[in-house]
Amino acid sequence: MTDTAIVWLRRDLRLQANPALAHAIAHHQRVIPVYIHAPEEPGSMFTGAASNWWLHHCLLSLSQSIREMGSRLILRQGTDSLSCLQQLIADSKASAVYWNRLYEPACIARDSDIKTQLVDDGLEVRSFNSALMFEPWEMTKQDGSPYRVFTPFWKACVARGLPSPAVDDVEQMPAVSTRLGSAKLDELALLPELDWADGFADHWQPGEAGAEEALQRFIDEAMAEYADTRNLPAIRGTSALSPHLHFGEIAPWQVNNQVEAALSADTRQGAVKSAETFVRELGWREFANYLLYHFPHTVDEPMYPRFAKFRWETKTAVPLRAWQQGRTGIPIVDAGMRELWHTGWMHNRVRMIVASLLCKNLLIPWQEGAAWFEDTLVDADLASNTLGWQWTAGCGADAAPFFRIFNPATQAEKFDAGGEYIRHWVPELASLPDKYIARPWEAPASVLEESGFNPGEDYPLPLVDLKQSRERALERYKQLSSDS
DNA sequence: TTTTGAGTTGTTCGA
DNA sequence: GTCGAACAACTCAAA
Repeated sequence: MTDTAIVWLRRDLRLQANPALAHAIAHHQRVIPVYIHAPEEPGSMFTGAASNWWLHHCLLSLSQSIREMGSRLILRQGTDSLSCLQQLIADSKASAVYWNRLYEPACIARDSDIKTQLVDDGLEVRSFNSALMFEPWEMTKQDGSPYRVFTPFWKACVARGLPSPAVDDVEQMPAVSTRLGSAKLDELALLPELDWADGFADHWQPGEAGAEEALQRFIDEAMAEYADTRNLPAIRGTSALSPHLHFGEIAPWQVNNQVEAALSADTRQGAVKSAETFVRELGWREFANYLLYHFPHTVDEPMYPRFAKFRWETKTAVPLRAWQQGRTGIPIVDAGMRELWHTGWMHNRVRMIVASLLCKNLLIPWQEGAAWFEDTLVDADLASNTLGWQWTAGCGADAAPFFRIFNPATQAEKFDAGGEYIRHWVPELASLPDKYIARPWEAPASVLEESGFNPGEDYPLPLVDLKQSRERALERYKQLSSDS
């Protein structure tokens, strides 16, 4: 037996407030932080192209921080995490393996297998909570079954009290032997082959320091007005913490703690309500993980089985492609899809609008939209993505009633009144006056001429008629209830 | 056990 | 232009 512990890092890519890491440092002389690249393995962190870009830069940042602490991040790659861990255990003579828990079905299955095997091998294995304020199994209804409605779930969480766990900060890490082998980050080939993601760096700073900066910016500049501005996509009214939270660069309780601390010194009008609204969004993140844990089938099937019979369109290749490329001819939708392509992110309000168009106006299965988001979002998160898409499609927990079909033109006029967001992402529309920028198909000839805009040439004609497709969707949903 | 009221994010129509 | 009602049906938590 030696006194060496391995800390298997996954979506907890931070040094501060990291329970597994803090435990290892507190109880062992030698600590080996490792990231394992097993792209073929179910539950792997090698997923969408945008996420992989983020992961690359996050690992880069983390390995620099670990170096500053006097240690070294070990990278290993292989077909599966277990064999990589076993090899590392053999190489390092480690006696303990620690990690922070994940809650996706594939990760739970993998991790529990690994735990069983390593315990059999005679190692001490412990997992910790680094990602959630409430473990999914902690919160149940009075009858012991899981919540399926957000508000009572969140009320129960708040009643219990949002946690503020004390986790030791890392001041210094013991050195890792230079003989211990590590892959080079570039060998993991996380960056896309095309230079498509190059622009991401203008928008994002992956890593622990970037997460802290994003939170500070939000608290200083946006939080007090959050309740009013969070729906305006032209404004940086949201925190944009989602990718940082996804990769565990910051813990949700750290976010909550800092918001509360800032609030106690904040006398601005509406600050309390805004902070509450914001923290409630952290609650939605908890709820998404909670639902995925209790209802793992929701990853690709509707939460409620009666929706399995819903009659989606089958010939979807052409409209799906137009949607993905931001060429639907519906300005706010195209703006959102282009923002996604260029930055790896989309404003939440716009996510709802583009999703509603796909599921309801185009009648394309929500799974198609979820897959595209998984591939293109830097904050792609199976739990949040699943909840969001099922909510939009009307087949999930606390779902939108089926008659609630967004009108993308009305939404744009309401939340992008000056057309600033549309003009930024769809510059070919920029010359149109505000009145028609969200619905160029209604612009009279005189306006078209004056602005020099040629519908169908400069910009696609709308892919669907909003009114007709709305009625068609309502009809389909009606069929669903009359059939059963 | 039964009842009651509520449920993230809307749209349209007609007065 | 503003406002309220209608748009379905169902689940679910709690009284």
